Amino acid sequence: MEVCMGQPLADDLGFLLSRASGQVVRATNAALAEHGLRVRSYSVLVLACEAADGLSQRELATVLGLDPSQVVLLVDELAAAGLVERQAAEADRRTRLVVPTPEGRRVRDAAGRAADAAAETPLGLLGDGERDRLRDMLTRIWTATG
Amino acid sequence: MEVCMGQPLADDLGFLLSRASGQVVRATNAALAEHGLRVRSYSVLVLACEAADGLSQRELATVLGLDPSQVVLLVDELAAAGLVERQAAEADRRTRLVVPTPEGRRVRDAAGRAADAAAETPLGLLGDGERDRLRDMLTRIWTATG
DNA sequence: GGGTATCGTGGAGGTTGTCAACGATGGAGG
DNA sequence: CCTCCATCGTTGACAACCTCCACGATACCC
Repeated sequence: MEVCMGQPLADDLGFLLSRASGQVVRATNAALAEHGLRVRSYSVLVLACEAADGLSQRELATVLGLDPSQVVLLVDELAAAGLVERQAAEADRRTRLVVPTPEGRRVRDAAGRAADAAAETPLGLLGDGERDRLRDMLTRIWTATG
Repeated sequence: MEVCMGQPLADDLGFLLSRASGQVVRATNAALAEHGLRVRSYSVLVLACEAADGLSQRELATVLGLDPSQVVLLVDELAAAGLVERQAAEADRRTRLVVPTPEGRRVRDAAGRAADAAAETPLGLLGDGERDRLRDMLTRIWTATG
């Protein structure tokens, strides 16, 4: 009887990763709802805010790990809410830079505080040093594939 | 100018978690495809294999962090493929225990090897000690909410 | 200039997440 | 015994998400 000897599911990093991720995303989505955002659109808004000259949708897709066609819808949604604008890029007229409106920056700040507070529930048992190491590991997982 | 001062998105644990999770899930799904499974159904199969007397679908949903209605479809799929069976529980006739077939155990082993190998690509940069700490942290994130 | 590549966009099809019901069963209390 | 309430599995509906492909517009290379 040597069948079925694999590691238990509770030791599988892929499984633990997606279960924990779902947990945090759920909590964050609930907190962002009152600001009219979800994790996805919030991420786009944050990235637009932290880039000095705006970001092309291609760059957004790459950083977020999403298909470019999804970014279109997210930017559409944010633009309809008046939080970002699509600006023509001078250098390359194919690309459209996503830049936040003043209102977008305000919402980003308020939503950011709500999101951080909400994520504290699932992440509360982690110390500062642990968070740093977790950040480092997750970043390396991301870069391992390209 | 104190607007837009939140942490960069690359430091947000929730974001890093879901991006890394997506990466691993993508790689694992690709590897499981040749066995006719995806991450979800594979997880159910593994849990059914490691429980001595089978698991109720309720327990499956709790452990996986899924809605019970999703478990129904996953078990349907696995049962249609002949990998698990629904057994009546003697103690409580409401519950239906999910138990693997011999074929299910064989597939679970083969698929497990493929999944582990595939996950090695995104997780390759992590040492053994790091994996242990990552497991510990992800498990605590899960238990932090109940 | 002409061929090739990239950017944004749209659409199709399948998967997942969320929620509200329903029948069937179990359990507690009168 | 009977009634009220909780739980389990199941179904259905709907939104969100993922994946892939194709197109027009623009850029780059030669």
